[in-house]
Amino acid sequence: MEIQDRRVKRTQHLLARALIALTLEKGYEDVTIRDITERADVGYATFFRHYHDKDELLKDVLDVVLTEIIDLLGSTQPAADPTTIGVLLFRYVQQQSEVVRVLLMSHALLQRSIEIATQNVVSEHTFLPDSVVPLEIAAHHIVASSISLIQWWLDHQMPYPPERMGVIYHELIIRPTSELAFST
Amino acid sequence: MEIQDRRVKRTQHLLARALIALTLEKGYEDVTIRDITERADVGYATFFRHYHDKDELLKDVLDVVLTEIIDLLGSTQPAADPTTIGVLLFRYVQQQSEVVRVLLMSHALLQRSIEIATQNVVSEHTFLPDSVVPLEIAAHHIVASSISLIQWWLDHQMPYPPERMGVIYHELIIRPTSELAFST
Amino acid sequence: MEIQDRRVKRTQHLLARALIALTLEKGYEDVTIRDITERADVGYATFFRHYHDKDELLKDVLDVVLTEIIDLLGSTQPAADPTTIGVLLFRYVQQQSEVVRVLLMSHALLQRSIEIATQNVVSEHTFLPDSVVPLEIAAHHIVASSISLIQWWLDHQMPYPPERMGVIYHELIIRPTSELAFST
Amino acid sequence: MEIQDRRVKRTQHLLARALIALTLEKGYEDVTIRDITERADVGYATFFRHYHDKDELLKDVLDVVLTEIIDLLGSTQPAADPTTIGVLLFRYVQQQSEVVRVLLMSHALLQRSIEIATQNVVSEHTFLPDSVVPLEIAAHHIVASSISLIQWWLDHQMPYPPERMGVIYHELIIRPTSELAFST
DNA sequence: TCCTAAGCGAGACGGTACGTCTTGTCTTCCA
DNA sequence: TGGAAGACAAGACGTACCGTCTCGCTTAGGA
Repeated sequence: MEIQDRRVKRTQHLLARALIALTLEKGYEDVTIRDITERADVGYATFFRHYHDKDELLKDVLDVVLTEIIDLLGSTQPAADPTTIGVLLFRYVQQQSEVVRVLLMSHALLQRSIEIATQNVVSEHTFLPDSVVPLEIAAHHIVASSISLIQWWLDHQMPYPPERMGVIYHELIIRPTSELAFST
Repeated sequence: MEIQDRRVKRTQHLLARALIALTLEKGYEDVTIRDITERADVGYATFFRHYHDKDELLKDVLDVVLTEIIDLLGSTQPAADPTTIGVLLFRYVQQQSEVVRVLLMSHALLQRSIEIATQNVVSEHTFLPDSVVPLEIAAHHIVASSISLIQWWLDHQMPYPPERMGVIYHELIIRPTSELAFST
Repeated sequence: MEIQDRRVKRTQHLLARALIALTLEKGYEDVTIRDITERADVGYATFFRHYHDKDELLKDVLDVVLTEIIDLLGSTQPAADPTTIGVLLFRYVQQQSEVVRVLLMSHALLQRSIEIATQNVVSEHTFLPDSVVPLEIAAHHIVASSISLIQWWLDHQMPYPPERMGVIYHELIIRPTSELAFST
Repeated sequence: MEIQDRRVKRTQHLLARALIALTLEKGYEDVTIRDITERADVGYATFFRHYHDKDELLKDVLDVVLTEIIDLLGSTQPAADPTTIGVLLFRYVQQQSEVVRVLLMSHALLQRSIEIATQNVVSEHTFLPDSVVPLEIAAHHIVASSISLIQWWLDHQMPYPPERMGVIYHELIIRPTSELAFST
């Protein structure tokens, strides 16, 4: 059961790299399974031994980066400089920019991720009872706006360094929302 | 050239209604042209006499609502209650909720719309030179966040009235961004 | 409903010719549907609009010749020269030698045909009650032996004219069997 | 070098039994190599260590029975009761009915066998120079008709005993052909 | 009232991708 | 060291959809 693991891992990694490269070139929808297997230099049928369809490979590709981003977005270290977390987020995006770009191109998966991340934010904050902004909306706003900001940054070739983006992220999204909806 | 206009209009309207209904049922990607023509009770080939592909029909369907929304979003009447514009926006969304839902399901078109709307916002505001938040980012944030807010509202069956959403819209998005990035 | 009939007929005929030619070249089993459609200069998917699989096309191809042969084999004109029917049979085979060759290559279909032809022979003859050879066996023998004789003739490039084969057919198969098993 | 011989023999025997059983169940063409190895409880790749393909296994399975039948068919003991040889043939078929059934299902191999057996018959008989039936045809007729008779017998669950079939075989095939084409 | 051009229904067709299946090769492990 | 396990390349199969096309019917508007 672990005998062939190395070969399997290698094949799956080839497929993953191929999907990422091709998605950045032509967009996810236009990528054919034959495209992927040819780029990965793998037999066509082999694809289906590993994944039922293109979406499953995509899920596999994005799962790691997705959880890491959600963790980052959701983590509220009460400590120190409030922009730190934003800087870390944008540094991470910069390192994984290719995979993140793919994620932003995948409408369905991205929606699912927003929902999950929103729930995380909800569960990590305390409600400010008399706010005009309901907690759920505030949480959704934080998540969706963060993603939009990342989207803009990547679409414009990351014109500002992560440090600057961290400040913008905090001033534009986190602080206003916190003041409106979260208790201390 | 204008002889058969009524028949043409009728056919195009049938196709548009079919696309909207089917997109809400199964999602845009899963809607087949054969689906559309069968639902519209129209010959399969007739579709191609009017539109080159599904995307062109979608564009046709969304063009009106799209410009109206962009107008609303971009218009800054200096007058009166600052939440008015938000209220109008959410009233409009409520009236056109089906078509707006379709728009939100169409990733590619939505991205294009965000870009256009962002440019509108940019051209309608004056830059605050020493802001931490660049004008372009502020504009993009306003547009994208507004759309996210509408998305949340529709996904949750419009739990608050447009009046309340107008206030939230202003407090969560417009006011903070204006204070940070726009002059006066 | 008859508008497109000519196109359909034409396509089916192209497919039929292609199947016959390719079967004679490589044998039925080795003929690919892609082979057929390429030879017929027809789209791959078009094949399946006409036939569910290769066997159905084969059936279509052989049905005409099959019934005609069965008719010939089964027909007992009490008249004249008893070798006439054999001569007619071999003349027919000579004219349709390509299609007959294909038929002889198609094991399954051929078996079915033998059964049907045997039933025909049974129903057209009167039983000789006290024969050592049961009627069914006699009928089966006539049909199967005739096919074997045709097979030999075609496999050896028809070395004798149909007239000679008609005599052989009668002397070797029909007369002995009739004497043994059929009344009058 | 002979220690493993038993294992090899055993594996080949398992494969042979599996092929026979599966061919009788679904027909030779529909039997998959995976079918065979699963039925034989043997590794998939193991098959190819013993045989290059399905046909080679078939040949192996049928070789013994084939030569024995050909010997029987070809042998003309001038002795005694002329129906004896037919009786022996049908007794043999009865004993080996499973394998014979498989043989009859294998079009290509069967054709080859008919050719070989025909040559045997030719070489064992003396030509009657002025016959209407050429020697080659007579020989082919004997072989092919015998096989057809066996086919009928097996297809109909051997409704008559070998003794009766032996007589039929002689009266229907051997005697008429001999009288027409063979000298004394 | 008739005629003429358009829109249209029907559906054959070429092409392309999908997901499944089978064959035969090859590699890695284990007894 | 030989056999089991199984990954893999290659490629056929049958299905689904797309966009093009041709044919003949319908229908509305102008003559």
